[in-house]
Amino acid sequence: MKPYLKNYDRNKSEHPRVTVNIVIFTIKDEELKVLLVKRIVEPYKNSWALPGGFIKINESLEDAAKRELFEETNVKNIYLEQLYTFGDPNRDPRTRVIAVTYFALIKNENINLKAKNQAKELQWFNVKKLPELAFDHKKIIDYAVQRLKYKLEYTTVGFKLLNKEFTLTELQRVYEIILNKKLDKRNFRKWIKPLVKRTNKKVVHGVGRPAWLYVMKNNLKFIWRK
Amino acid sequence: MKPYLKNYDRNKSEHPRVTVNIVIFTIKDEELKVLLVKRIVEPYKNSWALPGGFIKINESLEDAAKRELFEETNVKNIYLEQLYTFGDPNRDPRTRVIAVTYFALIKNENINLKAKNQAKELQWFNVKKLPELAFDHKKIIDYAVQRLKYKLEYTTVGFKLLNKEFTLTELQRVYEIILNKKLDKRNFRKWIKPLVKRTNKKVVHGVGRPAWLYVMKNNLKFIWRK
DNA sequence: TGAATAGTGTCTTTCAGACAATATGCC
DNA sequence: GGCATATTGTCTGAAAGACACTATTCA
Repeated sequence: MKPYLKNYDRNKSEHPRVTVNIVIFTIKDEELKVLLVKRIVEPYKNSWALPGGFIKINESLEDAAKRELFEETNVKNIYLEQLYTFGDPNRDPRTRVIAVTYFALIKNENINLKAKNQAKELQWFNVKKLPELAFDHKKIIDYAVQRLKYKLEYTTVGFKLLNKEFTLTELQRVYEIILNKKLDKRNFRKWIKPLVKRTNKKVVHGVGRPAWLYVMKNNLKFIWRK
Repeated sequence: MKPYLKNYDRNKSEHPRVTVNIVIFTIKDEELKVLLVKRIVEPYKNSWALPGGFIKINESLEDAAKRELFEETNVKNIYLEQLYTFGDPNRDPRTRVIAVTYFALIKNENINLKAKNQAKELQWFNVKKLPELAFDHKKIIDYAVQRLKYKLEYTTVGFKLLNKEFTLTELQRVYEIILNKKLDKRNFRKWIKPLVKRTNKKVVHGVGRPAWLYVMKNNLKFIWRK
């Protein structure tokens, strides 16, 4: 028996324990990235894992997710959605742990990592180039990516990854990066135009024609395509 | 303090407890119905509730759902899908209980209730005419109905409520009952035809022209419409 | 004026929705 | 032949997809 297991006896604890884990996505350097924490204790010491922790006894699941999120990223008020609950009896070698997972979308420039995390090692990873992951966290991330791709097509989640004001090129890049395919510029604009409103501001990138800034229409429903 | 609460101290139990609850749907008497159990103990004694119970320490969530399902309906091998996890700290007045919920679809004629349930009172209820429900089970059922409606349009869940062989009229009724609206017969058939294969059998209802029996195409993916 | 990026319209195909007449089997 | 139910096709409008040129700014 591994030494870190000697304090755990699966049959001793009558009830399972419950964690909340969050798949936090952002787009950075033209890639879809997920935030991981390096584990400093066994099991899976030195592996990367999803942020998360045990739920407190008087805290709702969503509050727990928000708390974890804030602890890692120092950001509040971001998009958060329950993903799935993973409960395989052997997913944690110590004892029975059920993981209620969430996914979150965060704007790159809001991020101020480590403000509160001097101790923990935190890092963004391209979802296509993940390191060795602890527990079943690889499966969780894959599931979250799938959900994100899916929701992109009929909800407004895509906007959650951008600032309030954005150019249509930026928005198209969000879609292309997540869906992992090139889109036709004219068709994309035709499709997305009903959701956005042009401001009277332009942004200059130094070279090329300046782009108009757009905002999301304010009376837009979250699910907006049948 | 209510008498049934005196054995519970919220702050004493460090960990939450975890139940699995199942929303079991069927179509019967031209209505979408859900299976409920009458509670014989406090809290919510004599209210109706979703089948379910505490998870066993070495059982996966899905196995727990299957076990509950079999205990109530005596049926195995039916469609089962994880729905959502409800974890409000006060959803159960005794102590912190997190409910991992599932939804199941069952063919009416497979049902043999009470074979194993002499003691419990079990009943099918029209989802539009639900009785007073225990805990937050009303919310759970509403959520499940929503999910079912939604999935009907782009997956093959609709077929899970019918026998292997069915008529197109029966299939259309399933859609109409769940979506709660009348559909055009010709448009429905145009839409559904790519998913089904006609057998060489007919069924006679005693009056009117006999209908062909169809089966689901066998290489059909579960998600089949983008 | 050349390089770089932003912005725009037409045609074709596909799919959804409206709509009614004919076919089959039983009595 | 009358009744009850099953089966089938066309037209129209909307949306998706293929496709290429012009506009604006800076160096």
